[in-house]
This record gives sequence, C-alpha cells and structure tokens, in this order.
Amino acid sequence: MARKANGSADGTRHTTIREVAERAGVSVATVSRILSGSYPAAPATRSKVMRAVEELDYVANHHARALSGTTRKSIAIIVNSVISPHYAHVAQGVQTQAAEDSRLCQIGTTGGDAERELAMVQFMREQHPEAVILVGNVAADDEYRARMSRYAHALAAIGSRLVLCGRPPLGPDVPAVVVEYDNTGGAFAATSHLLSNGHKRILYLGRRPGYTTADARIEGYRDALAAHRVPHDPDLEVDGTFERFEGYRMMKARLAAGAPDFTAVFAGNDQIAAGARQALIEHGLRVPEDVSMVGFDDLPPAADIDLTTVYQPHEELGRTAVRLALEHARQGGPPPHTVLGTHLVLRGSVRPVVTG
Amino acid sequence: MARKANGSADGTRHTTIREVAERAGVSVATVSRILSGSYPAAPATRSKVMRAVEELDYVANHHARALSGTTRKSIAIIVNSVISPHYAHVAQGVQTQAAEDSRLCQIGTTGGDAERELAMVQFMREQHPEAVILVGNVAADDEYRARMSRYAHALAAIGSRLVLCGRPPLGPDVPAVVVEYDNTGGAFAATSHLLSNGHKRILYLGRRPGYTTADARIEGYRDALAAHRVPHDPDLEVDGTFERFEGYRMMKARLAAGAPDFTAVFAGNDQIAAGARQALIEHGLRVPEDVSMVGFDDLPPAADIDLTTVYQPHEELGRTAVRLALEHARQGGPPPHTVLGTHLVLRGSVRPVVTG
DNA sequence: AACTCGCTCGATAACGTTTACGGAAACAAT
DNA sequence: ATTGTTTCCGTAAACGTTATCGAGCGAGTT
Repeated sequence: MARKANGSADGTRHTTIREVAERAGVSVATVSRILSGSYPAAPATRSKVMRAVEELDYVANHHARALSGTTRKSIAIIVNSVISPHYAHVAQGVQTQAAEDSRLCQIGTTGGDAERELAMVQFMREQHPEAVILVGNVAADDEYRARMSRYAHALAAIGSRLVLCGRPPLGPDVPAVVVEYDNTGGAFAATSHLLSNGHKRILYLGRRPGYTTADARIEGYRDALAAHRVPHDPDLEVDGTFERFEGYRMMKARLAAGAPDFTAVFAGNDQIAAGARQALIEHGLRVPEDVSMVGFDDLPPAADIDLTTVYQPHEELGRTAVRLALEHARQGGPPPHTVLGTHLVLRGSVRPVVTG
Repeated sequence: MARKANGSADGTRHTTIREVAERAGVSVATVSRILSGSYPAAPATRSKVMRAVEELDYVANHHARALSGTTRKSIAIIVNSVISPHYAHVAQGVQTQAAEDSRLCQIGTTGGDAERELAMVQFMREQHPEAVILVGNVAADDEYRARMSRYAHALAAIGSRLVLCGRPPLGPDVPAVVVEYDNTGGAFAATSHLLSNGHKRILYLGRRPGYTTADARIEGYRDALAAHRVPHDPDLEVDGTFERFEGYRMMKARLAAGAPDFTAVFAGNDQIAAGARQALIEHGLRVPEDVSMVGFDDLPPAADIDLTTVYQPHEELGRTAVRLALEHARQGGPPPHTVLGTHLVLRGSVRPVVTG
C-alpha cells in the first residue's frame, strides 16, 4: 500500500461507502445506486442500506463524486468585496438562483485588484464550476484583456461559462455571457433631472478612468450636459473610488479648496453620496436647500438620507447571470448579451435652483 | 473502458497531467513533483514541463488533488444572508483571514431557517472543509441542538472544526470553537446611557425569543433597568426580526396604536433603528428632539442617521473565527471560547429627557 | 422441461492526482 | 575497473465514487 488508507496527516478518516456497504451486507455499487436513486432497488435492501447510512452518519465525498464525472453543480462568483451593498445584493441574487437550481455557490473576493481577479479565476477553474461569474469592476488594460480572454476560451473548452456581470464584453470573439446595466442611460436620466431643475454646475463624484462602470456613468453625465447644451467643465469631475469614505474625502477636499462652485452633485453611487452628504453637513451646507444631490443604486443608505437616485435591479442582475449561464449550457448558440434597465427614484434630495 | 475518458455529458474534456507529461516527454510523476515544487528536478526537465503547462494552459483538477489526500484548504461559512451588513462584514473578515492563510472560502446562506442551516452543514461536510463557520442566528430548539451536536461530532471525527460565531456554545460536551460578542454587556451600556439621560420609558425594538443574539441583548436591557431601579414594563418590548423594514413596521404599528408612551428607543440593531426612525419622521416626530434613540452594530446606516450605537468588531469576529479554528487544528486541546468586547459610540441621537 | 426474459445486485474499470518505491544513470572514491 | 553514493525520474498503488457488464435467479412462455 502506498500510504495509509483514507488518510490526512492527523490520522482522521471519513466514513466511506465501503464501510456502509459492509455494514449493510451489500456491495458498494448497490449503496451508490440507492443513494443516487438512479436505479430500482429491492425495498428490503434499500432499508438495510439506509439504516447503515444513518448509523454511520455517512455523507458522500464530494471530490470523489466529482472526479467520477457526474456532479457538475457548482457556480463560482467573484466580486470586489462582500461589504459593498451593491455586490452583496448581486451575490444574494446569484445565491438565490443557484439554490433554486440546486447548485453550490462559491464566492471569492478580489478587492478590486485585476491581478487577484485573474488568479481567482484560475483558482476557481480548478474546481470545474458550471459558470464563473465576474461581478467586479476592474481596470482593464490590454494585458488583462488578453489573459482573461485566454481564460474564457479555456473555460469554454471544458464546458464552463464565463459570465461578465455588470460589465461590457471583453471582445467580439470572446465566449462570455454578458449581462449588464444601462449605466449610461441611468446617468443620463439622473443628470437630466438635475438640469431640468435648473442646475448647471453639477459636480460629478467618482471618476475612475479605465473602470467600466465609472466610465459608463460619466459618459451619461457628459451626454446629458451636451444634450442640454450646458458647457462641460472637466474641473467638475472628481476622481475617487465607489466607497463611502471616498465620497467624504472628495467632498471635504473640494470644500477645503474654496467656496462651492456647484449647485448640485451627481454621485457615482449612493455610498459616495452618503459620504459627501456628511461632509456637506459638517461644512454647514444642507441637502437639498443649499446643494441638490442624486445618487446611483437605490440601496439602503439612499432611503435613510432621502436621496433621489437611479434604481438598478441588483438581485435580478445576479439571478439573470446564473439563469443565462445555465440556459446557454443547455441550449448552446452564441452567448447572450442582456442589458437590464434602470430608472430614476424620486425622493427629497433635489430642489430647483433659485434664480435671480 | 467503462466509459468515455475524462467525460462529462457534453463531450468536453479537461487537460490532464498525462497530456502535459506526454508533451513534455516525461512521466506524470515528474510533472506532479515539479508543479508542487516538492522535489528537486533537473533544470532542463523543469523548463520542458513548464513550457508544456503553458502551451496547454493546464490547471490541476482540484477534486482529484483533494481525493488524493493532500489539499485540505477550504473553509465554509454559513450565514443568514449576505445582504445584511452585519453578516457581510463578518463574512468579509472570514474571507480576508482565509485568504491570508491561503484557503478557499465557500459561502452558504440559510435565510435564518434552522432546517436549511442543518442541510447546509451536511452539504458543506461533503467537501471536507477545515472548518465550518456558523454565523447565523437561528431559533435553537432541542431537535436542532441534538442534530447540530451530532454534526459537530462527525465534523470533529474527520478533523474538521465547527465554529460557532456570534452565538453561545451548544453544550459542554460539543466540540466547537466559540467566538461571540458581549451582547448583554453592550445592551446594558446602551440602556444605561439612556437611563443616565433621564429616560425611564424605553422602547425595545426587536424581541425574538429563542434567538440567542436577541435574547442576550434584551437581557442586557432588562439588567440595566433593574440596576437603575426602573420598573420593567413588558409592553415596551416589541417583537420583530432584525431588518430595516421590520423596524419601520414595528414603529408604525406602535404609533398607530396611540400616542407614544415612551421617550426613548433602544433598537436591537442599527437596521431596525433606521427603519423606526423613518416611521417616526413620517409621523412628525424628530430624533433626538422628541425621541432619543440608540442602536447596536455601528454599521453604515448608523453614521448616516447620526445614531448613537454599540460598536462591535464585525470583521474581527470573522477573522478570529478562522484564526482560532486553524490554531486549534494545529495545537489541539479543548476548543477555545472567546468573547469579543463592545463599546458605546456616542453620536447625536440621544438628548436628556426634559423634566417638569 | 428447456428456454427466454426481467429484476437485482456484485465485480470492476475508470476519473486525475499524489507519493512510496525502486531503477538507472552520473559521478566520486577506492 | 569496480563499488558506493547521489541525483533524477518512471512505475504503480492508492484516494472514494459512479457506471458498465454480466451473473444469479425466480417467473413466464413454448
């Protein structure tokens, strides 16, 4: 024998199907068949086996089962972090749909780092999931695109799907299911709402060149300005990530630099809006009396600060990602590309600008 | 041959170590050794192998590896839901620590249902994780205790650890690492703070008999009342779960029933506080001018609504859970039981009661 | 009575790794 | 030149499960 049976270093061992078989006085094949329910067994044998399973508290070894080729029931999801409400809700959607389709769900986090994301995809690939769902928002340079594209092909070769969730396709020939939001349309609506209320100096918080979501939103912002023939002032676009403390930091810095040269704020997401709002309040400015504000997401902080914002169906995004991947696995064809709609939710954070 | 090689139903196949070996002109053992770095190989062979790996874009099959007995690098975490900020932060802590110890992390959700939690533990058990971390807050009846206790023993038998995170031990003889908060102490401090400000009629939002966290907090609430010799009125304890909309519902119902008979609110957590606050505002009552309020958690909503609350180190809870499990796996001995401290964070939601 | 089914169930070959064991070179020492 | 010592690498046996094949055995058909 090459090494101790069923062994790990600490000398512990799992109950195996063989022990169940011995105890029940049948063969391993019979136990396997009965447990998988794939075959008609005699009622007497069946109850003998079930009793042995109970007594030994047996659970099948998932790895052996997977190796043997049958089970293919896992879905991997990779997000920036689970403490971001947006990712949490998308992950929740993935979980829910995966559970409904009785799949196990594996979550990995990247912290928004492209390198770690690539490594995580490789890591997930080892487990042969049915789908790898990428939810993060990373800076995609050419190197990244090339490697991720290679991984997408490798995934496709083993019958697994790469799903790009909330981000645009990698390229025309990269096999990936894509499901994203109408970020540009939402940002266009949000900015237009402020413009219709007479605001012309609108601060954009959360510019982040290279990050697709941020890029798409700022594009909507610029488009709306152009459509309303309001001059675009690059100085009104402030760089920052999509977190609460970043919103606070950006607004603090802006206010420290001099008197506010804007009447409204469009924040890249609700988190930023919440942080910026806190900075405004600490500076003695009120929302919406002194400064109007619109956010993006419509997640929990929005209701608490009475924020007008753009709603996106976060959980639905996750559910759709799973559903499309599974459907595509069954039906084949070219990978689908779906865009989910967004819409403005009116609350009390916007007032018409006082003229004269 | 029993069935098609390397097969799944759709006829796709993975690159195996054998193909790498053939391409490199060496044996599979050599490839395995080189990839695991467990053995000195000749530089020439090494580069041949690495090139073949590159060209074939080979990644090892995790299941085969696990079956073979070496890898033991996965940690399972089971939570109620990932969209609850508290669980999200704990999960984040688990993820971070697991990543630092280079473990894969698997998340499962239960929706707070005891039955689903038990099923999820069984499901995770199939994968032989190093530890199963239970973070949820479920109603523990005798049936539940008995089954979970059995699972704990089964887990221990295969060298895996059950970790109870944020909840009390199952029993003295159940092998489980326990790491929890000082919920009672925190609630005592929160209630005392309100009492010191002259409040005597304090509404408690979020009673939930049988749920350990809720029970521990309400115990602190009652203890504080007793310590300050303030009569305890059971009618001031309102039943409800720990979600935002529940806080809203509870407060709405209370206000609909008649004029407020309280001057302060102690909410089971910040989410409840945020919901209750919204209901108060819709009813024309201001916080803290008309009603003082204290929460529990110190998570994002707290800062936005300027809520005085009890801080607990959420991420640290998750990190500690992983760390203790891994340490115990190395060192053995009786499973540790740790209690993490909490403290009051003063913001602007509490005012002294106006007397006379 | 011989034969053919149909129904259960047992023996066994895979699945893709890792690792103990042993063999074959290469090199140093006598 | 022979032996002893390394160094490197190939053979093959596990790990625990599932699926194929075929054996045994009653019952039904000629």
